[in-house]
Amino acid sequence: MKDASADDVIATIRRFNRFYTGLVGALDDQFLGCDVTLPDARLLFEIATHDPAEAPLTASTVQATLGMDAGYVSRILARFEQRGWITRARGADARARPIQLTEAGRRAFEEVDGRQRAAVSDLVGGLDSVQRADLAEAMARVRLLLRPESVPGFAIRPFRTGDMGVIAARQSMLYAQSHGWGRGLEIIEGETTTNFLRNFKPGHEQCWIAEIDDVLAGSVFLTDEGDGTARLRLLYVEPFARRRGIGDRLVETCIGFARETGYGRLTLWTHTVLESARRLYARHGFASIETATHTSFGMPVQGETWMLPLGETGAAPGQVA
Amino acid sequence: MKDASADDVIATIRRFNRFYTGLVGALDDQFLGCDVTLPDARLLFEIATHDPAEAPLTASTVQATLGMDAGYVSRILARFEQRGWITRARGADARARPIQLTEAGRRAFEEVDGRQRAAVSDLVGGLDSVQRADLAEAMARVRLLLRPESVPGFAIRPFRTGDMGVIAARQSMLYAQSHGWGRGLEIIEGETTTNFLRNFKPGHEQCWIAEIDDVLAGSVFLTDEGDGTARLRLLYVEPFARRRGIGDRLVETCIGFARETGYGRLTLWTHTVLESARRLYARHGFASIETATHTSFGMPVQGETWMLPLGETGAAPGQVA
DNA sequence: CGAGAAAGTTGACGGAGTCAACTAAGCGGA
DNA sequence: TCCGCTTAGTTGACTCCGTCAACTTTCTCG
Repeated sequence: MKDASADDVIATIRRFNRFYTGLVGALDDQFLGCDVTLPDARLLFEIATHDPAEAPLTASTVQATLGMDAGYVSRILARFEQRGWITRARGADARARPIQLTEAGRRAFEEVDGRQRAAVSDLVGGLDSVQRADLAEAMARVRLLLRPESVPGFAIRPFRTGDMGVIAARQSMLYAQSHGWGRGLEIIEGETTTNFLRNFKPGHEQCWIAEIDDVLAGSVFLTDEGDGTARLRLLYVEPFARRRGIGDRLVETCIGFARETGYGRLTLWTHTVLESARRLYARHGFASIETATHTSFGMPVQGETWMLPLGETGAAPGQVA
Repeated sequence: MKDASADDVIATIRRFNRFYTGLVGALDDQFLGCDVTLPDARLLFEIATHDPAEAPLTASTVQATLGMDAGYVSRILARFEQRGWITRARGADARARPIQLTEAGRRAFEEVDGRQRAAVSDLVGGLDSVQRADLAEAMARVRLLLRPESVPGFAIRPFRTGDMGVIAARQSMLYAQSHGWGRGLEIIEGETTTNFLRNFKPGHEQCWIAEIDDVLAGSVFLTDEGDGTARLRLLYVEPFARRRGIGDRLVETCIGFARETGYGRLTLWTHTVLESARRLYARHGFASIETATHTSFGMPVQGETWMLPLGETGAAPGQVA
């Protein structure tokens, strides 16, 4: 949460590396005194979880995905074949020998897989459901921050308990860091989210959360302003989640909901400095109708009111973009 | 964030294990083609970071802390000695041979250490300061949830940007899970934290955060009620952080601040079902003065008002316990 | 003093992992 | 069609990681 110096972060990561290496080592000790070694298990896992609908699995693809030595893989596969866990046919390409898991192979995999699951299950045995979810979230977050491409896709869902506070916190922190906006913004965030909860009109209002692997990646609110007007509020996407089209999907979700619900227009308040947000709104048919400078965030900033007419007479999305 | 089923969590952990094993493997590849192997580096790290003020380092302690084989360690140490990185004297116990790092050994360590730091630094090169802090926080959280004892101690600090929302979110989620309290509580949390921010009187009010290794572990608020009365609010400690005395320290901090600031009494509102919190308040001299049932949390619950007189005439803390 | 335990060393061994040489099969152009 | 190049996979040789058990030396405690 704090603005950690680069050295602190490096030390923390290295401490975590030592910790996790030890942990995985302890988890892997279960392979001792068993006829499956750790690389065996990794290979077996790769073979067993391969989607048969895809291209048949060859030694070279396994070798490449696991980053193992070709010769090493060859030897392990020979052993698997000898044990009757796999068969290797000749394919269209007579060099390649597509791997197929036998029934015995599947049983061996399930034995190993069950033991691994049990070991991990022991590890989290003392945790309640919130803590388990926290753990999964923290792990996904580590992956997202270190290798965003290793966690593709995202999901949109309605809000639930705890989302309001987290959204207020994240937006306050992100805007404080990127634009220096201060306590004024944090108060507005708190008020807006709390008021949303207090006045929530199911079916007429909603808050959607974008998630990547259960990590909160962005959000947007739609509230009823009266007179057939809906307001889009607090749109944001986490920095680690950008360039995935999450902002577009959130805005589309809002517009779709407003249209279905029968609102006549959709309005929103944004700021001139938020260039990418403004482009996003323009892309979806919004137009700026008013501009005014305020100092609610501790410094003068230029606010803008945007509008999107809905219904028959309104501009279709994309017309403006 | 969501109430993940046990199987989901196990699958996520195993995915993370695979991910992190690969990542550490990539980080360790830097040792290839260099005269220091990975276990060498671990040992060297252990020797170099050993506090000379403590008992002198012996092979057996290194072996025990790293969980390595005694024979293996012996061989590596022999190699280190041969390279002139360490010297081994005879200690009081003639069986033990205390290890001392030479100047050459320190240079070798710094070379290796610098390379490791550089590798990790590359890894986080693309992250801004908020993301780095998020990463460190997520890693610390994983450690805390899997091996709480591996992260000892805690710290108390005043609040900063983003804390309000996170506190409101965590308390809402935890009480929803443990007692089934619903949206009413979440609204109260949001209002209380936002009002605190809006009306914050520096020097007369404060919010303290307990942290374990930069992970939020609990919090407490003190607000001015007028007429010389201060109110202690929203005390909580994360489940993973319990049994460390964090609750006591937070309450002590509040009482100390209220006393110094010159408040005449400290009041608070709690609930009969929160047994451990009530014991905590009693331990610090608070007494229940009023009880009333309400339904703000979506079900009837019994609220209690507690009071601690401060100043000359007040009961000293501990008197009631 | 003697039994037993602890610190450390050494030999032997098996698994992990790499490297290079090799075979067999496909591919693509003259 | 042939020749050179590439790719899939195999094999032998090797190094390093890590364990086990036997062993020496020294300490501790009754």
